[in-house]
Amino acid sequence: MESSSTHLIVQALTKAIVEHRLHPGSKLAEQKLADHFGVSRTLVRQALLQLSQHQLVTLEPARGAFVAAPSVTEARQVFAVRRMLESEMARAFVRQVTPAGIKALKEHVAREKRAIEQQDAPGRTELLGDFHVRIAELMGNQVLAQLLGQLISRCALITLMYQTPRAAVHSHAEHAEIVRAFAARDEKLALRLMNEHLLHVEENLAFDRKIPSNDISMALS
Amino acid sequence: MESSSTHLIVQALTKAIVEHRLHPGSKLAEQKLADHFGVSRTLVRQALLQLSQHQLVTLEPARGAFVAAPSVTEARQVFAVRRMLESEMARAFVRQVTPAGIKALKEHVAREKRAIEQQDAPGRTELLGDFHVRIAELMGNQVLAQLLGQLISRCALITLMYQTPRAAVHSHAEHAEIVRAFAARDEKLALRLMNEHLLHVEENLAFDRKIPSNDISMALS
DNA sequence: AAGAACAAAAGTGTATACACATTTCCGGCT
DNA sequence: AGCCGGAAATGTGTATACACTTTTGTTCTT
Repeated sequence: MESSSTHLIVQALTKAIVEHRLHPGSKLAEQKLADHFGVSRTLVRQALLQLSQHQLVTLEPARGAFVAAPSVTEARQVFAVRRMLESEMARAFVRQVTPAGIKALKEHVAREKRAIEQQDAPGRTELLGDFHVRIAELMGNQVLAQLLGQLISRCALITLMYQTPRAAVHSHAEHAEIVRAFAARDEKLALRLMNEHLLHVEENLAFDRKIPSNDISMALS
Repeated sequence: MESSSTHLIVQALTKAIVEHRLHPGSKLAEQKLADHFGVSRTLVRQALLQLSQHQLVTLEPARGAFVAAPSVTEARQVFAVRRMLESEMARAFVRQVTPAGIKALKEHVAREKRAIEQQDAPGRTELLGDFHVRIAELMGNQVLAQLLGQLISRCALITLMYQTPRAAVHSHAEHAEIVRAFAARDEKLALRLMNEHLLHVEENLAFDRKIPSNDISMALS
């Protein structure tokens, strides 16, 4: 697995951004990052370029890199795409589901439960997102899994920023319900539940909040 | 519009790859590309990095960049994703279609017809792919449009390599039919036609052919 | 003649250097 | 006091340099 220096930086920054240790709008100065990771600007630039393609970072010519701050309309568009993709995915999954697949998802949901009970916010958000990627993986479609992963980490910038513990519990409950529909091999139900689930997540977003700026070295510890 | 040097190189290489002037597996040596474009390896590397993220190029550590040669299973996975996404897109499009949208699509289909009649293979393939992106754009969903664009150029590596003129005519006819379903605001029909269309495209692929290797300077003229 | 071993060539990976753009800061002006 | 202008500082954009890896080509051995 690609564990080049650049990739390590991408992962570290992705994690920091998705977990909101780096806030949207924060400047990502190349030299500071280079110093922090102990490499040259060259590698940092490569990492920032990749992150900009993942829409987690925006590059302004001659001004530098900033943590992306997706607009409300963009967020809604991402969710619209997810609904299109994932409702069909749920339908397809039911058609080819195996007992082992159900078992894997049940275990995943159990992990979600633990993370919520332990008030582990970062772990919670990661698991809630991974639930959807997990389904794609279980279908054996790498392309789908990778695509969903990107869409979800893109949502994370918005979603997880404002997701309350209450909303997390709600999401978790819906995941469990979806798995039950899978187990029952109920195509129409699974499809409907997935669609409604994504609508609920979108609805629960509080799009109007202040975001304090933040320091790089703090955030990356 | 981002017209940096790097982006120009990305576009030039993308075009060359999608139009099959550069064949899958061909080596893309950094210095040769740098000389060709009259820039340093730095910019070429950035471009290759981006192309690798678009899955048009594969980077092998310490060995260099090669035009991607997607496997058959990967191709099928891409098509599976497209079917999930685009059948739902077709449904959603019907719900919000405007006369202007229909008109735009009709014009697009007309352009396809001209390209096919004039035996303009590169233009033909580009237009046939853009039909799908066009729909996403007309829906006003940038995110969807961009995502589809990438999926389609990824297919292009496979599809267009082996798409016969006959298959192109077939695709074109199906596009026209889909537009008629849109105009009639027939959700179920549009959805079914889009699904079948994508299945047909996938079926028409000849996955078993020899690919001659190729030279960079030739391909980029 | 085929194959192994080694040397030369070519190519990638990372760091550094330098030109140029942007931001910041300070002094002079109104 | 506030604002405009310009120099210093900071930071990005691209090129170049160099270490190290892979490939190639040659020679020597069996």
